[in-house]
Amino acid sequence: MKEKNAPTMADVAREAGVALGTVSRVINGQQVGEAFRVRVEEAIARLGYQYNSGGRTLRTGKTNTIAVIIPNTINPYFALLVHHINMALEKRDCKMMLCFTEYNTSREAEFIQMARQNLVDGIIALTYNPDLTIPPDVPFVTIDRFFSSSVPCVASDNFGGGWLAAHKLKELGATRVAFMRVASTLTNEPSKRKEGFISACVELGLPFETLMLEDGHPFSEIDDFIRSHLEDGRFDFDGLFIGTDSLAWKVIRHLRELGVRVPEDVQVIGFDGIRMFGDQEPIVSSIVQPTQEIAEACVSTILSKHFSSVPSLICLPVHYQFGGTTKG
Amino acid sequence: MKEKNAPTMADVAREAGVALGTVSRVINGQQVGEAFRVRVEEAIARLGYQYNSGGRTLRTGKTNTIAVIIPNTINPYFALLVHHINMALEKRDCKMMLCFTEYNTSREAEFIQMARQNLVDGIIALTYNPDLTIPPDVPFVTIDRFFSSSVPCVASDNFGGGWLAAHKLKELGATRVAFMRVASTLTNEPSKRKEGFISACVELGLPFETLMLEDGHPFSEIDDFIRSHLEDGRFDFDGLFIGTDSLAWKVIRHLRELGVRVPEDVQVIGFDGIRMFGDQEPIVSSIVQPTQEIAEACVSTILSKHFSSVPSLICLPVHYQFGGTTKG
DNA sequence: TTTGATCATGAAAATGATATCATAATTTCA
DNA sequence: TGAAATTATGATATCATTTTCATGATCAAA
Repeated sequence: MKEKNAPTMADVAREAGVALGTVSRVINGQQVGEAFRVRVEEAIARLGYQYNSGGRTLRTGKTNTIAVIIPNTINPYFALLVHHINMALEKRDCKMMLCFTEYNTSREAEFIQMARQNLVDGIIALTYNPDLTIPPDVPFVTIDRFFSSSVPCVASDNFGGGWLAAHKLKELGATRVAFMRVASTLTNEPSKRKEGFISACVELGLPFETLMLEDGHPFSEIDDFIRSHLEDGRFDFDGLFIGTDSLAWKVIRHLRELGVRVPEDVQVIGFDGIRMFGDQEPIVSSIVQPTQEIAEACVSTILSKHFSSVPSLICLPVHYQFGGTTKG
Repeated sequence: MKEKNAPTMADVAREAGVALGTVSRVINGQQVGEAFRVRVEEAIARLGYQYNSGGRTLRTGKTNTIAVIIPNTINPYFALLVHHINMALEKRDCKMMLCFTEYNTSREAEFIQMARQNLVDGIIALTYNPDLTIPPDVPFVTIDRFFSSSVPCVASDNFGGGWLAAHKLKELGATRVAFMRVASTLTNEPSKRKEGFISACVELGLPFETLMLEDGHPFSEIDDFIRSHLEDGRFDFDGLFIGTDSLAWKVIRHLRELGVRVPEDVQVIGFDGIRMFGDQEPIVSSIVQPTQEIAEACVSTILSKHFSSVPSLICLPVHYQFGGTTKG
């Protein structure tokens, strides 16, 4: 809502004694005679004119707004991602319309619909709906999930991250390892963390096992898992690679409650690189995602002038970060 | 961006054989003859018509969008607040334009300007700029900071929270206590946490001290503070109330590094009620803010039909939550 | 039946900005 | 100096919707 009688371009034109089109050209930085430009700029200043976004959107069909569709910002990784995306957008004078899906697949589809309805200039989405259809008529960039070569996808090097985790565990003295994540029917880029890990284990000759937790009630399974490996008083795995820091955090608490010491009995590496309050120490030893670079890549892609000729998969490097749950 | 030739109301009108105005009335739920209504609705369904937000905004000056101005979502308390605000807005078919100030006072002012420019229907802001001027022509709700009786403010019962912290520490056996926060020249609602705490200490006859940390380099002060109270091997405070969970978390790590045990040597209560990943265990024993209620109050106030006759201060109750840094 | 009142409808105006197109002004070159 | 080419300007149409206003219709009461 603005003041009742905010000045319009017509007012400016009248005040400056020029035509409407001239005012438009001044505002949009097009070629205008110097004398006219000054007259118009003075009139704008005198009247305190500000453009009306409604009129502009109606005429141009553009809003300078990008919709960001993401599960939530409660998960610190998402919070950081959204933060960097917003900063990258702001740098380019773009607004952000934020949509929280809460992992609800029908909400994902509804938000895409809603975003188009509101004429956003593009959509950046991190989704899980297996049946999601990507609208062909609006620039669309996905995070961590590849749809087709016509929908650019930005992700970190998940395979390389899994590979790195295995190597790191081996290097730190682990002799038997396991991979753990919450089971999912959806195959996306993060699924490659497991592949990279296993591939490196095979290569290194490191004995490994995988455990998929059920989505609903994961911790009875963790109990079973741990108990089944607590033979004559010791835990028979000494290295654990877990799909996300969030799950790693839960599992570590669980392990400790059950008397397994971390990192003495078992070293744990997570994925994401979450820090407390963003700037404190890491909560887990982890494979760190290059969050800022991911955000930057999403934004520069979605705003690219030549969206049709943009790379279809952007893969960004990860690195290892010590966080107290390994020996180094 | 939408399809090149999305159907317009004119197309619907032609398809249904009625006038443009009739279509508008059907869409806006105004009184229309039953036969006409059906005809129009069928035409809408047939053509797959969706309204154009640009045209609507131009005509009405409304966007169904609320700007939310907040430091960031890296701090889990802000993340939760934003989350609940978004959900409350969504329930009312409103979009959210999120602005991160990063505690930068000039950004705060710029965002307000930008939000008005974009014709938002209202602004919800959590700010620190001491010289911020509130625009009189757009609904404005503040969080945690009272400007004037014409600008509604939503906050939790900060005084009561401080009071509760003192009582709780006393109840749990503390005999000498201290209050700690980062010093600030700005007086806002959270400043009352200290007042409530001190007032209760006086009332209870509980010896107390206050420590204001400098903003830039707080931890040398914590060192000094702790060392100055480490006399012949023991810490001479056994209760600590800290302005925010975020600071409490840092201080506790610091205390432990310096050999002070929490909660055995000193019990610590924070403020906010932050939980790991939103749904895990609390990170600190704390005075919990009713975040969802705060969000709900902000949203229902900002969207109130009678914004001018809305309460100017909404104060919501807090409660104590055990989080492992106290004895109960 | 006629009058008055109410109500639904259609036509047209209004909203504010931009793009197009024709024209006026200026410059350039012969 | 004249003609052609280039450039800047002004008037107008367009975008999709809501709102206003006048008309025509319906209905009730007289």
